[in-house]
Amino acid sequence: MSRRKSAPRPTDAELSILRVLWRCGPSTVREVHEQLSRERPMVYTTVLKLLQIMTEKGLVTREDAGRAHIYQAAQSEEYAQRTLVGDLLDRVFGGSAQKLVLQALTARKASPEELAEIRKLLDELEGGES
Amino acid sequence: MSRRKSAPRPTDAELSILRVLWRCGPSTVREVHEQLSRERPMVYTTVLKLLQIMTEKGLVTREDAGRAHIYQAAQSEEYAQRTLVGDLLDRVFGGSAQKLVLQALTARKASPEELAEIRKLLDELEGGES
DNA sequence: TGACAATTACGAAGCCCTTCGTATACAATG
DNA sequence: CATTGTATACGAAGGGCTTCGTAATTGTCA
Repeated sequence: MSRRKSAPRPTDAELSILRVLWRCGPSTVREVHEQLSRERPMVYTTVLKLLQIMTEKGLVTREDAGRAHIYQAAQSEEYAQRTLVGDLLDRVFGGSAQKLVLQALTARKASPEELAEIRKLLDELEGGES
Repeated sequence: MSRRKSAPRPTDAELSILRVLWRCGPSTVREVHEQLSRERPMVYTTVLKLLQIMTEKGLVTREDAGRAHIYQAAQSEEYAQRTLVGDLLDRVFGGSAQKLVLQALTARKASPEELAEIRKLLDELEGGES
């Protein structure tokens, strides 16, 4: 049966691979390795092994393409971001989105343009509220 | 010399202990264990071991009080929250606070009161901008 | 003092993550 | 067919996290 629950939280190494896949789209192991080596030196077979494990976990999917395999992220970047931020919300902020936003904006100064964007988002959220 | 760098990112189990210390203030192992057992069953000596390791890591400090030890979180809840949210910001959102806030508010609906609070924070941030 | 209760200290097992070396498969080429 | 280059598959080592059992320590009380 082996029914698979929702994909588990990715580890740091897995996340660095997912970032490459989100940025570059479906890629071979070699392509991922080349991109990754620029920021995080890693032997080819290590990337391969990680991708194999991530396939088992359901974090990526793979497709045969002749001799090689082509991997792609199983979830969109936005969906994964929502999951991870929701995780942090529960584990660290007791579910309070307000506190999280407050600490996020305190930790990193956002540009006036970004603040304006956030304000626009607030308008939409309040407007959509019944 | 053993100069200690900044305390490392706490693991999940460590975080659950920190939450107790933040909520209850300085506590003995027994007190932490009692609080913790309500949400996450854990044997007494496991809590003790974790606290000993967390002491080495610099996540908590301890003080002798007669027979027992009294532990307390080394960092304030707010400081730890800022560190962790900054971490997520870098690892998952490419440093964009805007995207993080957007996904946070999408992942969890905030109440109108909370949205108003966030709006107030935005006002302060823009006002303080030179 | 001796026995009991509570506490800390310590060691080891089991699991996962990460890394890498080596083996294997397979197509292209001479 | 043999060789070479490029893939994937696999196993194992090393380290960290979590768990728990057991030993050692210390205070209390009869």
